[in-house]
Amino acid sequence: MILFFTTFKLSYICVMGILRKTKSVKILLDEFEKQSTAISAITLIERFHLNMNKTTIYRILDKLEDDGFLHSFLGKNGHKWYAQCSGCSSAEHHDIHPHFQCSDCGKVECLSTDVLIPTIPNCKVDVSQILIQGTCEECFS
Amino acid sequence: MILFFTTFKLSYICVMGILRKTKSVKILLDEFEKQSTAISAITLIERFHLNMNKTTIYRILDKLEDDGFLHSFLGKNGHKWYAQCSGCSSAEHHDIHPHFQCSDCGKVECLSTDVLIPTIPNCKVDVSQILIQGTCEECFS
DNA sequence: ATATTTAATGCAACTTTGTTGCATTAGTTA
DNA sequence: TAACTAATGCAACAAAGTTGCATTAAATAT
Ligand SMILES: [Mn+2]
Ligand SMILES: [Mn+2]
Ligand SMILES: [Zn+2]
Ligand SMILES: [Zn+2]
Repeated sequence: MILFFTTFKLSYICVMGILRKTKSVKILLDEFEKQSTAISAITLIERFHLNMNKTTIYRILDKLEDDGFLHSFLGKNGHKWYAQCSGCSSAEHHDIHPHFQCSDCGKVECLSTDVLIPTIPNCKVDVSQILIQGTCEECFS
Repeated sequence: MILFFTTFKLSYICVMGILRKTKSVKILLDEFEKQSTAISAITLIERFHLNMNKTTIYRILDKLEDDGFLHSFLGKNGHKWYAQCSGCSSAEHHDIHPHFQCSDCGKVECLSTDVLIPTIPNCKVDVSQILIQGTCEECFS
C-alpha cells in the first residue's frame, strides 16, 4: 500500500509495503517510471550504490512488490528482476506473464502474450514461470 | 562422451566430459539411474557429503551434462537441478521441455508435454525455460 | 515551529550457492 | 609394475541476497 502525504494515522493501517516517501524510495520509483523494461536488482545496486545501500534496495523492492507496484521474476542466471505491474494491488498480483531475455544484451521485457500451460495428470497447477531466450530487436538488426 | 573400459587412447579423444569411471562418478550415475525425478545439486551435496567433496559433485554434474547424460535447469529459487536426458549426446541436447515443481514437497518432474511458445515481434527466439508450479500427485491426495 | 514517534537506513557480519587454484590421489594405459 | 594425467580434496574465494542493530530522518502530534 503506497500512501504518500495522506492524513492516515500510520499505526492504524496495515504495515507491509512502503509507508514513507524517502529519498531512496523516490529514486527507485522514478527509475521504474522512466525505464519501461525490467531491471535486475544487481543493476539497481550498481546504478545507485552511491545513493543508497544494497540492503535498502532489496528492502524497498520487496515492499514495492508487496504494494503491487512491482512484480519480480528470475532471469536466466536465477537472479532477481523487477518490473512495473499493471493493475495489481497489495491484495493480489494478477499480471503473471512470460518474460523475454536477450542472450546478447541481457535486456528483459515483459510479454503480454498468453502461453497455454498444459494440465498435468493428478497435479494442481498454480503458477508458471516462463522465460523465453533469444535475440532482441536491437541486437538482431 | 562417456567411455568406460574402452581401448581408446585418451589423448586422441575429445576431452570435455567424463573419462574415468571413478567411485564418485559411479555413485552419481547410480543415483540418477535409481531416481527418475530430477535432483538438485544441493540435495546431492547433502546426500553424498560423506562420499565426496561438493566441488567434485559440481564438476561431475557439469561433465555429465556435456556428455548428454544429464540436462540442467533452474528450480523455483534459481538453484540448479539435474535430470537424466533421453536420447541426447555430447553433440546436442534436444530434450528441452517444461518442468513441474511441487510447492509443497519441492520435488521436480520433467514433463514430456510440449508448450507452444509465442513468436515475439522482431525477436529471434532460441530456447525457453518453463517451470510450472503447483501441488504434486502425492501431496495433493 | 518544535518535539516525539518509529519507519527506514547504513553498516558489518553473515548465509548460501557455486567457482577456482593447486597439491595430491587414483584410474587407465604402456 | 611403472608412467601418465584425469579426477579429487581442500581451502580460499566470489557473488547474490539476508539479518541484527545502532542511527537517521520522515511523518505526526503538540
Ligand atoms: Mn513482467
Ligand atoms: Mn527435464
Ligand atoms: Zn539484445
Ligand atoms: Zn509434492
